[in-house]
Amino acid sequence: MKFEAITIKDIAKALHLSVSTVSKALRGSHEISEETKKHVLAYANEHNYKPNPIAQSLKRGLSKSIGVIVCNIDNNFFSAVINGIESVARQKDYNVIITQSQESYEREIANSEHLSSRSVDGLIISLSAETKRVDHLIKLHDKGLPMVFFDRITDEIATHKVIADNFKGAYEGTRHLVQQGFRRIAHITSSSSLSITLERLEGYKKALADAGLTFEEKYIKLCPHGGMIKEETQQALTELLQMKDRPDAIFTASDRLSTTTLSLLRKMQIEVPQQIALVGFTNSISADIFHPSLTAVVQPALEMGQLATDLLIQLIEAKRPVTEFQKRVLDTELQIRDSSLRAK
Amino acid sequence: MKFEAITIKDIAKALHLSVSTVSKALRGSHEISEETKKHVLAYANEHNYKPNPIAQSLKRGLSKSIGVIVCNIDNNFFSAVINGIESVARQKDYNVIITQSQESYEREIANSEHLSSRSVDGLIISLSAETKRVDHLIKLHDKGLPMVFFDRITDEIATHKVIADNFKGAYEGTRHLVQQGFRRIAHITSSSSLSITLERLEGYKKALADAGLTFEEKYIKLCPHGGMIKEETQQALTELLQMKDRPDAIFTASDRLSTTTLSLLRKMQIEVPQQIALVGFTNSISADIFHPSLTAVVQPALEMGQLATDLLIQLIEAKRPVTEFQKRVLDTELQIRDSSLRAK
DNA sequence: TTTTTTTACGAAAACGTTTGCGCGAAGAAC
DNA sequence: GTTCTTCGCGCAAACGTTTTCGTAAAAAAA
Repeated sequence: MKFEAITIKDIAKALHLSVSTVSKALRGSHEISEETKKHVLAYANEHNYKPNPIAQSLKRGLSKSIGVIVCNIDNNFFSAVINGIESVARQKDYNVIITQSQESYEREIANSEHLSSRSVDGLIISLSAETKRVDHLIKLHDKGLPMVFFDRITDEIATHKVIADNFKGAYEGTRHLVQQGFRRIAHITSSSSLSITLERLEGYKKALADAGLTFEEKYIKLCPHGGMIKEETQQALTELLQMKDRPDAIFTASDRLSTTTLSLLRKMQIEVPQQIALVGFTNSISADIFHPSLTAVVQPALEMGQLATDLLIQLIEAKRPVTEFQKRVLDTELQIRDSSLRAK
Repeated sequence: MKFEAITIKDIAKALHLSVSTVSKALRGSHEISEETKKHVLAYANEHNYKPNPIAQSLKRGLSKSIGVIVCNIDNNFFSAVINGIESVARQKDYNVIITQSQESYEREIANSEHLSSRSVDGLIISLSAETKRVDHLIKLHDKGLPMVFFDRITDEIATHKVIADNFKGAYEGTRHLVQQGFRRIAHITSSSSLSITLERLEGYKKALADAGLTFEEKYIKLCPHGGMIKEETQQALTELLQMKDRPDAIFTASDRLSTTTLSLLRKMQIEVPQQIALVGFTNSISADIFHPSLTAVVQPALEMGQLATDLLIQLIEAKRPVTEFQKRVLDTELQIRDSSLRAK
């Protein structure tokens, strides 16, 4: 079951030329006469010649493919990012190999090693919720594998990074709740080891501070698996709801946490926003048809993917070692809907 | 910026052996003495030797990668399928290269050619909504490229296929609406060239017939781009709503169509299910938090992806040409929620 | 001791490219 | 008429493997 294609050799034989002549003719080398080039090109087109990318990769030492590690593709934020990655990669003739860590540290290590041994030319990564140490990535980076981080990034590796303005997004989301008159605002977020968790927490705190509200540790609930385990979110939510001074609003820090929280509240028959208001980070395309429609901090996911890919390809194709790295921070957008509106 | 790794040559040099000896030792050949094998293995492990997959591919003529063409990754059904594909592929040590047709015939052609020239060992495809002819795929299939179709399949290529039981799914969805007392049930569906469109339409018709309701052509609205173009859905919906004997229920045939329809109805301030009921094919993980929660025909997306991948790898690794092909039909599940319930 | 077999390894070709170099022929410069 | 360029092309090595075949030396059989 092999798929046979025409090779340079076949062309050479057919045209009574040498392999090298054909190769050069195809690449338009000045060493070859116009006439010969024309012949070769014509024959190649006619027989639909496509260079074997594997042979080219072997020769050039570049595979023209990039690896992607995200926690989960089945998620509006990440699928949109991948959409962006794919569009830029395709345009620049790179292949994209996608892998999922499922928020597992083990799988992230396995995937990164598998991808590098599969000789991808570079890596685009968003860290898993379980990841606390990045030695596995440092090792690869030190060996010269270009990488770009997005969303969940690390300070321990000097390279390009692309994130949304998590601080500002969280600040605006929280401030909006404050402005609506909510006072006991809880925050359900991911693993404390993630960069986004910290940044969003800071934005949340600052919004409280600016409004003269005191920050209360008890209103912060961590879900170490970022919502992948429903029970974790359930537990967090239950604890919040059983408090004496139970929160009157919740600010959730990720896509999965937001939808899960809303779903759980609905199951518990708790009215949103009447009994408790909700603002969430989410890129769900259906936030407007949720019950209630969900006020969302939306990240520019597509752009993040595109930008990350652009930066990675820059790194890959750089002639000389790159030493200046960018940390690009893209704006978020607050989409206000019913879930956060104070009942009149 | 190249990523350097240890090769067989390096091992050979270090151990004063020939390249061929090292290669055989690594593969455990009986031609090599136990002692030498031990040395080589030890050295290889110590220096973390990984065979260069590109060189192996070139040699073997197999790339250990499979290509995927779906219309859109940013869609709960397809991302779940890809989830399934990825899990099986990874387990069998295949790479997955994902491409999107965005429901465009042109892009489907471009992607299929790009993937085959990228020498994937096989293809997993769900046809785009625009696709009416599959010559581009026939060409590749005839050349010996193994492929498996899922969801949107074609009869014109003899190979394995994986689909959900679209007829039964549509039948049950429609019958449920009938049982709830709805009589004028419209059907918004995709391009008429898609297999799923026909199958679902048949299920819909049969359910009407079995209930003694007459099928009316005017209640069928096609969206040739499968919901990718919002205006198309808008148009279809508007036409339905302006009828004299306007439908009292809608059955939507795809993920995107379902969410878009619900969103539009909401925007038009039409109460679901009071003014019009809704049942949709969808794999949205959030169907339960929609307003109203959406009655859904759910496809076993993950299983479909896994099964398709299993079948494809069987084809790829088959010793002799395969002539018996399977068409696997997986069960759908009807999840009844508020959007289809007759008000008391 | 001679012949045969076995063992353990190396040489080389192959996969399909790319590329530095060499070389003969034609033309230009002297 | 000799030397120097330039042109157009082919040779061969290289990328990292795998695999066929050949072959020394050691072991076994005669």
